[in-house]
Amino acid sequence: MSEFMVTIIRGELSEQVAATSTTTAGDLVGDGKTVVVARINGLVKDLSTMLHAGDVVEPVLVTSDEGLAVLRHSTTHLMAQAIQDINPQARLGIGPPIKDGFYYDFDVEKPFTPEDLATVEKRMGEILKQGQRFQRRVVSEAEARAELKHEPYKLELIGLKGGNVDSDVMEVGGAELTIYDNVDGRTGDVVWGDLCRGPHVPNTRFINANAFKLMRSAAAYWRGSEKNPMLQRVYGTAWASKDDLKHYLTMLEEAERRDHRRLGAELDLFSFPDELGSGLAVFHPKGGIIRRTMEDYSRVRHEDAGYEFVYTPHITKSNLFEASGHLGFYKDAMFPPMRLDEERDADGNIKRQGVDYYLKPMNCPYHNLIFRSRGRSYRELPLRLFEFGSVYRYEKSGVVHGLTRVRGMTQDDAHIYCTRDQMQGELKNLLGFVLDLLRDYGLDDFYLELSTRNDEKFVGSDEDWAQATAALEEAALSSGLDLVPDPGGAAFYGPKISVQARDAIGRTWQMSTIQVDFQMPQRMELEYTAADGSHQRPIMIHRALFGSVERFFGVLLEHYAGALPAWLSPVQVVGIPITSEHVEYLRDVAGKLQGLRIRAEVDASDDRMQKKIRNAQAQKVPFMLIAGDDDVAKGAVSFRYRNGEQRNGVPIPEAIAEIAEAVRNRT
RNA sequence: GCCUCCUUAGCUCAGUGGUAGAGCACCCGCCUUGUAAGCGGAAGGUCCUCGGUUCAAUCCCGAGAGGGGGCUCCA
Repeated sequence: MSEFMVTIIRGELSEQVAATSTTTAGDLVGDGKTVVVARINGLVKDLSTMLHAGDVVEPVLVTSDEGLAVLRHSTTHLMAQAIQDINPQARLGIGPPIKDGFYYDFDVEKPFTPEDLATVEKRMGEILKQGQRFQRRVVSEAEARAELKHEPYKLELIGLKGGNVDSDVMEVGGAELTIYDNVDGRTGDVVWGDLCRGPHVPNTRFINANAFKLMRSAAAYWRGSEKNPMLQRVYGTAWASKDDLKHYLTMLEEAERRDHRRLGAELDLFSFPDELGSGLAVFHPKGGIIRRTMEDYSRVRHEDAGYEFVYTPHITKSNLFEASGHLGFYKDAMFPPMRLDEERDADGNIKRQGVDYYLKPMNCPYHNLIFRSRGRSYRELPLRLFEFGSVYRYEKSGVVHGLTRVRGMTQDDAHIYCTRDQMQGELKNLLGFVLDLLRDYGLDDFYLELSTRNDEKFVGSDEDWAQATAALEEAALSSGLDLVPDPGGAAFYGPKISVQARDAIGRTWQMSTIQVDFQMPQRMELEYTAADGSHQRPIMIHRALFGSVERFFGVLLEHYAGALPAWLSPVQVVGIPITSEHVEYLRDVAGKLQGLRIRAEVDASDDRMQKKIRNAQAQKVPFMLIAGDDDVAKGAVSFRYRNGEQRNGVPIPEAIAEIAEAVRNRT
């Protein structure tokens, strides 16, 4: 048997080793259950892959992103096998790994119940123990069709192969059609199989029985189209170790604990009364303080940055949105019209034509009316119009979600009208301004997304799109942040940058958007007089920083887990007397703080002092000022901070200065 | 919009084919306290709404509303 050399790469190191035609990747780089697949010449392959002269082989650890994806992919096979064991009638859809887990879609008579999932999990554990090998087998299309004649969805996927099938489809995304057989470790019998491009872990024992969990089931359209049948999707998660799973589940609990809908109720910030309808929030006094503080700060910053404030009504005749093009493109997402002034005769014939009024879904057309209310000079540009503008959108019932997806919201919306020459500089400044301001609210981990033209849904010339896209890209690159392309993600009228922020537990949220628009100025015939006396069309930049105030509010609440920085806290200081004798003393301190516009209260209730601390703690008040005889004697107060730390006997002027300083610094 | 689950006191949730309960919160007393729950009492419900089955429905069935989880969508 002839020997040849292959290269093994482990991190920075590489070495040459001898191999033969029967050497597998696993023989060279396998390492217990820590290595699940190998990267061979750049492609991830099964460990059972035979090597050839000159191959470059690299182990892929189960703890790496790629390794975890393979583990999850194999786990979803295990789940599908278990489900077909239990219910042979279940037909298979697709089953890919996803972020933190996996899913598999099934066509079944009845949706899965939580009890079903428990049964499936148990069966998975049994299969796992059998140590079934995942064995790759190349098949011809005819063979695949014959074997999978009972799996209509798989057959459909085979039909797609070679067409414009997305390479994400695990089943047929490879260069050839393959089936993975699950082979019983002892008997060698093939007990299950699935059309799949792989790769997989060598055998089911690589899946840690204590490190996977079926999470939930939900319906999903076959191949993501609402025209297709609904399948039942089972979501699961799988990790390299029990600890990793535990860590993930803890993170989920943490996310649940931070849920802004829960915090909104617990902290008495806002609610969604049924009487108003889905997706319409009311802000309670405490939520109102937070919101107003957010808005006030934004106002000041915008004023300093050269924005002018405008106000526009919440409804309009249809003309405006016909002119802007919204009724053409987005009518479905608008509330239906109110028809006014229509008169009919006894036979129901129209005597007098009515007028349709619409609720405002976007502010821009109104701002355009302000722009063109008189002649504009180039000397006025860039003209920056800002409004906290309330808009209403008829979001489909299934998508409404807390404050992050609502039907009535307030955008911190501005439109910047500028010349073509000014566009580049304006975008660059704007992005800097936006990031700066977001940081002031406590978000500091960003990346950018550049959404470019959807070739099937756009208006405007190629040149305009190219110029705007280039300008946005340059502004984005100059920020130094990561820039992720989002091809086809732009609105019909122009490309956009969106700022994505990572919150305290690593989730990302789309925040600000900056959008270039050549179209609307044209549709609404905006003009300015240039230096040479000619009439020119301005370029319009749409930008929202919070996106919507409601959404930003929700994100901040989750980011801080309700413990907002002092400047945003609805109650900044609670005075807690040791006995009722100390109430007046604390009222005096609170009065001094209130004189500095600090939101200070004294808890003079009949509760015991421990209970008052508990209450203030539950309300996440940043500063608790406690006073008893000892403090009174010294003209001092004792701090208890939100994190449980305390600092006793602080002289009153010093305590006031500390609190005032924290609020001023927005910490 | 589609699939699925849920809806009982202000909140969190028990419970039953014969019109209902707990804890917390609220209100009233007592207690006067040193860093996360003192004690007692009172009050509080159209068991989401509308239909149907039944001698009888909060409970079973159907429709609707609101909410959750997904899918699709997100100017």
